[in-house]
Amino acid sequence: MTTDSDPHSVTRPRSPVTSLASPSLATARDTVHRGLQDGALVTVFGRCTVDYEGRAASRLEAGDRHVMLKPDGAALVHTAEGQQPVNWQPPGCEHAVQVADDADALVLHSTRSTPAEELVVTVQDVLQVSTFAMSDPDSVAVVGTEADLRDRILEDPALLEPGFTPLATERETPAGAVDIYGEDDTGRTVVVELKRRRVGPDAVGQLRRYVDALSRDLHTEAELRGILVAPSVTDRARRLLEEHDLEFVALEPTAD
Amino acid sequence: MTTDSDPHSVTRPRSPVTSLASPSLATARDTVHRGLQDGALVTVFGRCTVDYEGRAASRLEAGDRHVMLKPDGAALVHTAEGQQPVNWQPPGCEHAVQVADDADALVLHSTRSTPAEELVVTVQDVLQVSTFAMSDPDSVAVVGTEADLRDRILEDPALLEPGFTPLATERETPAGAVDIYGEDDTGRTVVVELKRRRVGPDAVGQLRRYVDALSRDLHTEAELRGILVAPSVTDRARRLLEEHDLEFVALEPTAD
DNA sequence: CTTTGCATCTCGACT
DNA sequence: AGTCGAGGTGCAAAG
Repeated sequence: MTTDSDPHSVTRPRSPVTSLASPSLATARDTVHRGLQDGALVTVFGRCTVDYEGRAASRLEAGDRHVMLKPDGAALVHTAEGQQPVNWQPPGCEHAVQVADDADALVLHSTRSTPAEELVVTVQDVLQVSTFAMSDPDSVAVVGTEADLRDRILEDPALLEPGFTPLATERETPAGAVDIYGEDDTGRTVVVELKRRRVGPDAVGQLRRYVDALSRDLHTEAELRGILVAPSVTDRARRLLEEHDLEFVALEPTAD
Repeated sequence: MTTDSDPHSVTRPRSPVTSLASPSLATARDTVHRGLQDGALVTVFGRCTVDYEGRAASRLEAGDRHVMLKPDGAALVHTAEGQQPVNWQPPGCEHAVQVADDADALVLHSTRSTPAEELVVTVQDVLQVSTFAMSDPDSVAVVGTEADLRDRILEDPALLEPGFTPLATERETPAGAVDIYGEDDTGRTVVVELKRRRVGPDAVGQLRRYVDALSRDLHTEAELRGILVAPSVTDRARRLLEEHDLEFVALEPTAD
């Protein structure tokens, strides 16, 4: 079977990477199976058809694609174009690999329940199989988020308007949590809705629901101000704001 | 350089796939460069740091990742976990590859303008470089979409309610296009908003804007009905519907 | 488990 | 290029 004296070398390659060009179907199956067993990230490249059935259903006719099976159960099928995979399966799926009954293709199954979903990739020509043993539990730190915008206002409330006093964040209302809840310099209650980028009519509707819900809750009449904070606003949204007596303050999520 | 008699073999491999394990930095750079030039999909696997700056900004410390550069300009950086890439760049970017000035890393750049964005992957240990010449302009056909739900109702309007008559789809209003516009059996105008899956309060707001806009447009008073059609509805959305005298009809996008 | 709202959302269609 | 709405959205946090 092997000339290597260490039996573990059969199932555990020394290198974190194994790669085979145009392997036989049986070898491809064994390599993929071993990679999945070892918790490696597995890629298969070749001419294949893709069938999906679950929340929706789709079929992709034969073509060259790059298939990635992740150790957390995610599956991704990529073509040469687009940022998004053409087919996929979310994390938590069970991956399986076999040679087709008529021994003319490598079949990759990825299934889950709740909801029941199945992805089947049938690879007629296996051009490459690779397995990657990964060691990477790092995380990204993104800046410029809605939380950054909130913190900016909390640190310097005058950015919203002179005399503004924040009283609470994520204050609950029957319509959901308000981003910032506070008072203006005349003591009127202010509801602030934050958006990290240019806003459309949906954000106005959201702010409107908060203001309505809170004004019912507090039994106040026309004392409540609603302010939308975002870098900019579309024309339609600006008209909606005026219609409903809501205000807009232009502010970027970061000071730059 | 090569023992092959055909000079083209230097730049154009016979196989659609080339793959190198732990290549030198110069070889890695040349292989990636050639792949990008040839319109191939290029993957690089190894220990790397990732820096992104553009709409937001992020930094990823050293770890094992799988990098994919697509011929349409998209870039994807995947870790062992998650369906989504940990960093990426949309299609339309310019890819570039070089060896770092201090010759200890392979550097992949992916940049675009409008908005200005840059992704830099610095690979300290290149464990694999592959290039894939792909030939796949196929497309998927998904079923169970909002269009299916619309067609279902147009084919059998009684699914909405007995006596309903569709008059138009995508009818324009100042608040946007209404999915289905029609009349009930008493001649009252009906505005139908379709959602292919369970709906929340946002859909109610959308329907409400359509009804408001259309009632202003038509100068009618209280004759206009708004119906939300979806497989199901959240509690909060149902309460909102009642508050605003809107209706709900449960219907799946496909008959199954 | 479900629900809620953000996202460097992506993507397509339309203006 | 900007705007708008759909998505097998994905995703994390909260109930």
